Amino acid sequence: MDRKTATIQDVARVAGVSTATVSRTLSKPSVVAKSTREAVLDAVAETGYRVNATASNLRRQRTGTVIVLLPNLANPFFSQILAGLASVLTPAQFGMLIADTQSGPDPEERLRHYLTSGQADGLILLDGTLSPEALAIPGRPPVVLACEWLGQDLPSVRVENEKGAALAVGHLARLGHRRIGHVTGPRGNVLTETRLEGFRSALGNLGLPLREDWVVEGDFSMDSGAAAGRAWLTMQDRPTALFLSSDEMAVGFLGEVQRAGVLVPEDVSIVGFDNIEIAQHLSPGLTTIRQPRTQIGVRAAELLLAMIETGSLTGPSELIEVEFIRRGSAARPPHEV
Amino acid sequence: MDRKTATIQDVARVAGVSTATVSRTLSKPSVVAKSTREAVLDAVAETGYRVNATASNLRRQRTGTVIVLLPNLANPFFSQILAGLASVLTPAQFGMLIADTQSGPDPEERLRHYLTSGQADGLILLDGTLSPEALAIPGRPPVVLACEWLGQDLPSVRVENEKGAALAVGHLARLGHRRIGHVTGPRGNVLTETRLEGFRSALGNLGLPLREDWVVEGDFSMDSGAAAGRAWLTMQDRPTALFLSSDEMAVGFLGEVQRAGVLVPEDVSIVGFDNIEIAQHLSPGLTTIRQPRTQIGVRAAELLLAMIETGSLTGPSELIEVEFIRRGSAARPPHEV
DNA sequence: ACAAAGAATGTAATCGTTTACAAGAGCGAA
DNA sequence: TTCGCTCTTGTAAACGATTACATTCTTTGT
Repeated sequence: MDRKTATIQDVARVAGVSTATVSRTLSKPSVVAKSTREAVLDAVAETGYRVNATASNLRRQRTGTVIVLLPNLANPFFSQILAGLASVLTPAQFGMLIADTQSGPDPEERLRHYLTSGQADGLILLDGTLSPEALAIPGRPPVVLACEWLGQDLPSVRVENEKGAALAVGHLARLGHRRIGHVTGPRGNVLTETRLEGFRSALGNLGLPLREDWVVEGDFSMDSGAAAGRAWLTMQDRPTALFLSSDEMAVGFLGEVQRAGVLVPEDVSIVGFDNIEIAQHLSPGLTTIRQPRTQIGVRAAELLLAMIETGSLTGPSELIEVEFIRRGSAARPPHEV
Repeated sequence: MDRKTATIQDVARVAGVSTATVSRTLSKPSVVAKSTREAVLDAVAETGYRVNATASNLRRQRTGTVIVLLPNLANPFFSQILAGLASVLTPAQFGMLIADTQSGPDPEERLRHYLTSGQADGLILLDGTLSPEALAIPGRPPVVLACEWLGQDLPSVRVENEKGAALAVGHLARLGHRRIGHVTGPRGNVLTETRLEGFRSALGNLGLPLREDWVVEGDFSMDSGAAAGRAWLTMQDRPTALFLSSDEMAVGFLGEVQRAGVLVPEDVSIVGFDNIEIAQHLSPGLTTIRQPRTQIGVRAAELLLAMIETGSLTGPSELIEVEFIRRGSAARPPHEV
């Protein structure tokens, strides 16, 4: 009997009503009579009926899917954001289609593809490297930018990046550092630029020198952090402290210089950004700026659902607070010679 | 004109053929005449037609979705497996619905839900804690177990866990360790048990003592690794080396004991399992057993697609090789007193 | 008593594909 | 010529829901 899953027809037959009534009972219970409603619900229970999402979506001209586009699936930074997204989208009966922009050849082309494919009712974009023009597509579904943002008017969820940089620099300055360097993310990335700008203006406000040779370009990855570590090791005139634009890079930097015999924080202080899980498990613990990643995901999903609901392409943006987390990787500078 | 996306009807009209021919051109090009095929493809290009996946899925009685069920989305260990899965499923026009078992109250209930919901054509299960009975559901879609396995007869992709444990212990023994401990995953997990079994028999084969008080239970997380570190610190009679069932735990252990002033590998040697990205960036670098995670994802997806294709509920299992990675966290034991 | 409004339900079109089946065209063999 | 192939293409019926519109049955005001 249970061979095939029951359809709405089966329920209608068992309940002795039309399919329309069954459908109404399930979507707008208030419009059907109490007795009918009960009969239908009994029939649903008896047959084990579950609505066929594909058919429903076809008829309602929606897909029940949102696409989440991120730079790199293998980056642990995103997993908690995904968890936040899922916690909102799943109860709302939306599936998440997860795709990364970096695995293919042309990231913007991929974005365009997803926007025109009609495969999804909305898109959440976690990659700020893409240019705003890629979103200028007529008839595209609503988009929410999380963590990053392209134009001013696009709905987004972002964190106080400039303030985070200022907190990091302020902490180092308060410890007595006057020679502070920075390891950036990839150039062109909005996060990179904003944090760099925050770094610059914080230095300025504190009357500290900005040395361009102490600003090293990275790409948020551990490998690039390790490369920055090697660069620092070979500098003749080194900064005594560094602010790194991501914890991943801080991890790479830390390991690299430690393996070279450098003591942290005795010889050099470092401050990261993100507060990924490992930050507290390093030795020394990594001083950093916390981003509430689950919350970013939650808010982005809520924003997008609201837009899908109303069919609007615009919406509010949200700014999420960062928090300074003090651990052991930043201390007073080595004694001046 | 571009108001609504073009349908197959529009293409048919432009190309001067029937919708059936358009459909065939797109799915089985070989059966249509060359000239017709070209006319259709021109019309497709002209109209910007893209097949409506929802309609296609409805007609073909599939969902175009596979569910990936993992213990915890926020665990970086899984992200590369996801990347591997995506690299196979995306080209095959399947979306991935990602869900975790731990966020809700009853994991087995969630699994049951997904199996009966008919929301997916298949399921990939990355959580070996669930009991086999949960899969005994008539009419369920095909399931592939990745990393873990419940019954013998279910198709799965797994790695040589016992051998990995043996490699770890063998390496430590060769370095001269005779007092070797183990930090396990959560009890009841298949991975945990298999690696523990591998650990036990390796010790036996090498004629080394098995001390139950040197076997500490963890749960694969960094936190539990740190807890194991604290446990080790308080032991009166300590092992000189530990094999930890996951790199995450090794990271937690390492940080904890280092912060207590212990030197690794001078005072204690450790070997992890997984070779997650950070392993090479720690100081010292983490000696570990590599699991090719992307490959695990790729093979699991391929297996599942084959089962979906043939409508079969059974299939082959695959055993993937592990590799010993020597880094700096394991060395000769401290000089005997 | 009857018209009008309201409540509950049924009828049937529709969403955009895929595909079983039918049918037409062309061709060689008997 | 006629039959039986093969090769292409078209016709039309699904797939399983939702919903505008029509219909029936009550109820209420005058």
